[in-house]
Amino acid sequence: MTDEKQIKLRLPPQERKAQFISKAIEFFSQEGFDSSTRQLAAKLNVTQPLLYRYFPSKDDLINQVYEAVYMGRWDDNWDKLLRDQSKSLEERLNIFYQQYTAKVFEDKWLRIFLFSGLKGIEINKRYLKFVQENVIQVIGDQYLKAYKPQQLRLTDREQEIIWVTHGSLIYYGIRKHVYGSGVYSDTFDIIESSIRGMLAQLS
Amino acid sequence: MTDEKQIKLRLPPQERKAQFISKAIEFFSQEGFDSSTRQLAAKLNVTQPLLYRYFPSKDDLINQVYEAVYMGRWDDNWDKLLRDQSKSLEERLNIFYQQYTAKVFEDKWLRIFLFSGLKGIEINKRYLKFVQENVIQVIGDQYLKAYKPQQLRLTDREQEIIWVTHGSLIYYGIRKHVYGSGVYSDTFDIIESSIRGMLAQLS
DNA sequence: TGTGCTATTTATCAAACTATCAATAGATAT
DNA sequence: ATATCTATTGATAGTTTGATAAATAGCACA
Repeated sequence: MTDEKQIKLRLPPQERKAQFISKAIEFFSQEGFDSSTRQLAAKLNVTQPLLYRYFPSKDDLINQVYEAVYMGRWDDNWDKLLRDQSKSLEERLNIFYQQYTAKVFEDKWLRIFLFSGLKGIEINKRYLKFVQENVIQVIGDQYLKAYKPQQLRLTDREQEIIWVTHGSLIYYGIRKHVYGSGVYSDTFDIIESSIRGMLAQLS
Repeated sequence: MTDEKQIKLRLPPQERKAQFISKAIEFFSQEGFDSSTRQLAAKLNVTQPLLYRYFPSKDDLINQVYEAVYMGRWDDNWDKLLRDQSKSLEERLNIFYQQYTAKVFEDKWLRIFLFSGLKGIEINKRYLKFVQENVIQVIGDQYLKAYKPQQLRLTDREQEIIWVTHGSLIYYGIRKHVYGSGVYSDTFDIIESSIRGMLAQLS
């Protein structure tokens, strides 16, 4: 109940557009992308045609929502963290996944990720490729470096084990934040356990 | 290109209804439940009002699709299998998940599961509860019996580890069949590895 | 062969949707 | 205060949607 009545009726365009995208993320993540622009406008306390002042079409608005959601999930420090030889691999992975899940386990993100994945939209594939290259592959490299220095390339099976572990944490988030299942709530503990399980499977 | 022109223009009601539901599963799983009844009718080579001869409303049709999809996924032998003391727990779990994923990894099922999950629909929650009671809890009981006979109840953490392993396999299926990711394709191998990882985490 | 039953289609409605455009009103500068 | 600019609204066109009712046509049986 933030009962702040709209103090300004008029907003500068840049600010208004940002507000639209921000609320649209919230709205579409809850209602799905087939919901109407009228409902969205109502949620924004604004008339529906005003949306078309800022976005040429509903599709365009949706694409900007995608972009905004998919971007800004990646912390550039994570690459350094994953490669930081001063910590054990297990420690690095625990820290990384604790931070990564914290960013990704907002229901907004998970729901939009699922919606867009079901639509087979290009940005979703791009994101999966990004994860492959910047998470899975990096972890794989670090695993080889730490545990199998003589082995040149990660096997497909080893890579898949990393993916499955990654996926298990995502699915944990889906159960918790999308399905609203009662879930053992010590996320850090679950991460730690999953990482230990992964390393056990790999060796 | 199965070029069989419709031999019969008219079908007996029972047969027609079954055909509608079957195609509707396929259609909605691909296009989502917000797609139009007109498109569905087109796919059935039938006019759209005919659907309303068999289903009082679109919602009713969708519910029948849900029922048809969610039912028939469970093999009654699985309960016996999971409890079969003549095999090791690991062996039982490998056999169970090999069979379970075979049934559940049809893209129809996974997609409809995800669509309905995002809508927060009651049948989805019912299904999760069913899995909780007939899979997770049973595995937990068997784990205690086999590994910790002195322990009375499964801890929340132990239960969550089972859930996360279960979820990791579901997510593997999502990546493979929904996202169409290139995936290490020896599903049996991945199941085996995940089960081993789970048991390692539990002990 | 023709008669009756009903599966299917044609025609159509009302509501809701995306999108457009002219009219209005809040803010800024003089 | 007045004028100017433009963010916002009101009105509305054109499409698509779920749903209904009357007209049509396939099939079984006499």
